[in-house]
Amino acid sequence: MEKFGAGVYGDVPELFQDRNSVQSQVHQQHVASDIAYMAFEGGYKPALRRLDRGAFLYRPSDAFKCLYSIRCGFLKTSFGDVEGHDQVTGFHMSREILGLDGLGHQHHKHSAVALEDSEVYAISYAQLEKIGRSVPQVQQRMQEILVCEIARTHDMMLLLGSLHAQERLATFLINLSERFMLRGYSGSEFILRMTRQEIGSYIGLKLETVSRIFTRFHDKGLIDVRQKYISIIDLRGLKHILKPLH
Amino acid sequence: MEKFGAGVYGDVPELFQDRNSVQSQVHQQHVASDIAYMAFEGGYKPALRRLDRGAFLYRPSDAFKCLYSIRCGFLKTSFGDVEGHDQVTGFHMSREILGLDGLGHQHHKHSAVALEDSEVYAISYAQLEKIGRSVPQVQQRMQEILVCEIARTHDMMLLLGSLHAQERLATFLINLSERFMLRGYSGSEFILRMTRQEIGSYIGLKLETVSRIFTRFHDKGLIDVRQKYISIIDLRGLKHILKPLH
DNA sequence: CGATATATTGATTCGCATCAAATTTAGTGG
DNA sequence: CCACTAAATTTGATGCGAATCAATATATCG
Repeated sequence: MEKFGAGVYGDVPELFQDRNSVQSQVHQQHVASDIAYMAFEGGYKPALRRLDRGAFLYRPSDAFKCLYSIRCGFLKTSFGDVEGHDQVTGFHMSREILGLDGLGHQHHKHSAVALEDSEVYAISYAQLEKIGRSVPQVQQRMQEILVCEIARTHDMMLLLGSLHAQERLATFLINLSERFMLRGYSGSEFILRMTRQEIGSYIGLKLETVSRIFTRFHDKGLIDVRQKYISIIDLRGLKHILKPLH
Repeated sequence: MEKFGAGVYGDVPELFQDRNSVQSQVHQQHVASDIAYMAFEGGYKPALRRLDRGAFLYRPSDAFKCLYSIRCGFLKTSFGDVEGHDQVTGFHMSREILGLDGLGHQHHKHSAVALEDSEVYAISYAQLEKIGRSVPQVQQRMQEILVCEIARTHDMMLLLGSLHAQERLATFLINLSERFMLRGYSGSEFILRMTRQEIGSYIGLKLETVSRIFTRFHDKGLIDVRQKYISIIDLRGLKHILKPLH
């Protein structure tokens, strides 16, 4: 059980090469997450877990034991575990942290499902707490992650409470785009891993509405959309939808 | 500068007599907040700040320096500082913590206004961090507070994303009722400190709709409502609105 | 290749927003 | 304390945006 062995864990550090550049990025979703790396440096080896598309990372009935740092892939979290009839609480990609819903509870409150084949590091929360006691940066990082999640949900409250359908979907697309870009993927062309229904659930609309607005954006020349494939043609135009008056 | 002097700070401990009973209460809003007491025990004296009705505790332009534990009174937090044209993010009462929106930033992101004459303990965040390094319970408490806020906002996402106007208002009333009860006030009779407009902003409705639904609840015999005064007559009936089918 | 999810598109309904006016309450200065 | 003014609430009439219902088309998977 060597501390810095190769194999499954050998590539942990590589994952976090750009962690400093991310530091400054405040808005939306805990991109943080060198927490897995920190735990690693603290002498704890996060376990790698592979998930096939459709596989659950956890469900509400599961005991809360770990936080998860996404290595690659794409997941959704939602209230309830019935496929389709649930309220989506977030979509998550690499370097984001999952499992926060279990903090302070015995069991998870949400479920997390892989929307494409994914890999996550499972970090024992008990271990993380222990490391946190001696490494203040871990504590601090942990807090940053929580604060980012609060900021994200506050933004969602704003979106759900006061934006129109068009504005919601525009916000959603722009947010996705930015997050892909931050990860070195194209911000203007990407594949939607989730269904219209899941998008709708997340931003408080029905799937038909989501579909209609996609075609409306298409007709306005803002995006190109063919099922899961999205290409953002006029980002400025999309952003303009968010501020109707000037 | 005696550690446990009387006067403004003399009554800090009294405030937290029931802190253990609160421990177990998980849902909604960080009722936590013996954090002020903990800071006090850690040798730091939170400053008491009095606010007249209508006074701002902080605005987005203010530098983030402190967290605030409400001693008494009633506050609202919102995005933007223009009175009336803002999105309300929460209503807060005694023993809840304000100012979390400033964490990780130089300035506050929200504003906090007193909706009745209020008193809060201002806890220097720098001090709190310092104490936290030596007193693990403070760190832990801090984390609990953040986790509660996440839970609250997730619940709000659910409410804003999928509930009808009636369900939203019923949820709102029940939540208020429970929080008043927890504080030893009547859970069935209370005064609304906020306007219809502010309620609407919080739960994603217009003031007219809030007003209409109040009278609808009244007509159904669920509540008695006369402007700011609310009396919950049929709690079971109110709760029944939340689960239409069984 | 057939069977099952997922998307698109159309027709219609309904809930809430909007616009507008009347009523009540709170706040202010004489 | 009262008259006056501004703010908040209630209530009604109307319109719009998104939900719902329904049918077809397209993709995905065994």
